[in-house]
Amino acid sequence: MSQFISKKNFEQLKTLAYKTIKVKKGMFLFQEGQIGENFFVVLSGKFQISKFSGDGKELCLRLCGPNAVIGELMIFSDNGRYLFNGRALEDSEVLAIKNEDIEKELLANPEFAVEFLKMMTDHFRKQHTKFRDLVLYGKKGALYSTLIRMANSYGIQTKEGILLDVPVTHQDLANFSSTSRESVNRELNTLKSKGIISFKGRKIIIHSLDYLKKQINCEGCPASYCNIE
Amino acid sequence: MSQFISKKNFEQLKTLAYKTIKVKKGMFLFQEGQIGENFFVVLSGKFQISKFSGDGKELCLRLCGPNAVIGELMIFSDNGRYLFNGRALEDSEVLAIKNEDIEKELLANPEFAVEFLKMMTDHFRKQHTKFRDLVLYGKKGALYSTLIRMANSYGIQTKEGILLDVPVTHQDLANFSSTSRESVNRELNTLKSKGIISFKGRKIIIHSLDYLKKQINCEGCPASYCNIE
DNA sequence: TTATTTTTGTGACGTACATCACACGATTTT
DNA sequence: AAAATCGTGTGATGTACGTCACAAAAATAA
Repeated sequence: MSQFISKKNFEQLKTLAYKTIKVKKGMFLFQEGQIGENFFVVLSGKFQISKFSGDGKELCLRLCGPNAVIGELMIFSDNGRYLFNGRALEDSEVLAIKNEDIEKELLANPEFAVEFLKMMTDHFRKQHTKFRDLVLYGKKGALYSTLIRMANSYGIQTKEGILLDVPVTHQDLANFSSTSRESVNRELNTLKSKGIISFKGRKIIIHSLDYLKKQINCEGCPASYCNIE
Repeated sequence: MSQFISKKNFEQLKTLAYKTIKVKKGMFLFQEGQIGENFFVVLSGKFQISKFSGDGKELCLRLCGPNAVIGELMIFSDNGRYLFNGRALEDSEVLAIKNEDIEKELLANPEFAVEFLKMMTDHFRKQHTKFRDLVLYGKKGALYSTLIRMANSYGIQTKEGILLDVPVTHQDLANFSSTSRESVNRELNTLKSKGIISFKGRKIIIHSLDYLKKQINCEGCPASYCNIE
């Protein structure tokens, strides 16, 4: 759930749903370019929001767990096509809400409308920071940014550093950074040799989040934007 | 003015302004990172919306003439910092509206709130397509995308093709494509040798917009998103 | 006009990064 | 336990593209 929607209005949002959908692991709930008139609230499971590039590579943008609102950026659009792919990483369940129903609710409930607008602004800003990292700071910036986001979303503080407590492969990191597995591998190993990170089994421990942040001018950006959700 | 805001509500929006500001050519109306509690409606002149990258290069995102709403993406944010730079390309004049005033109006006028939400969604989507072109289709994609956008915004149909009726240098195009002047030059000349474009004085004539669109999978995207405004 | 500045054109070169190839260890399946 | 699959590590090589250098052309100023 977005920090910007109050509990009351979030419950209200959920009452607008007209059905629940079960999505099996690996299946797409929606795909970019597809016409659709729903958006969704995740009830259980996990979704990956991504785009495909011209040559078939997948650029991952968000990981969404329970209470995330997904597929919402096509609301109010002329042609109503999804901008992204939403794929279940685990067996999942979502609430489906019709776009037209949300519009009715927004007209009827201005307080809700303002909160909804805040939530969308929030999503936009998240996406914007991702965009900035990718375009303005290159592949390395994108990888650092991904590590920082994962730390904010899944990091647990240990005495050695911040442990990224998610099973994530180099290929996954590459998908989030629009780069190649090999490049991720090399970059991680240079970071390791600099003492910025280290490995615990397959997981990553970050010793100096500050170093990563400094490289991409990520000063003072609140953890609420700078996450992977 | 956004296509999504009705004339009536746009006039209403303008009545919320508490002052007009004159901005001299070359001056910044707002800068990224700056704290501010206003957004603006352009009355006259022209503004360029941009971001600076780590190494000081400028990435241009929008060109905004009269009736454009600018600096609004920071509304409702925690810390209220501008995400972009807004610089006057000519002597210009804008209306300034306080963020808190727009929030009041949104609560009071749900119809307006929905229209405002649509306008912001529209901006998100524009920005999103720009982002897609840059990240997913590389420098070349960004340049093609810029040409297509300029054609949609400033192109006039002639018997030879679509004339981009704006004075624009290779450096300008480079700034919109996050690439270098030299690369733009080389790419334009290969496009010319392929017969896709030609030059008329300093201006560009596009003979095959379709070719450019095909390269970046820009199928069916309505001209209302795909512009530079 | 001539002089100066701006814009464009192009070769030479370096760097970042993708791709290919393949080895090795770890994990899962049979 | 053996086999198969998956994830990681690393060199070799190619390519896109940025940077530098400088020249020519065009536009603007003097």
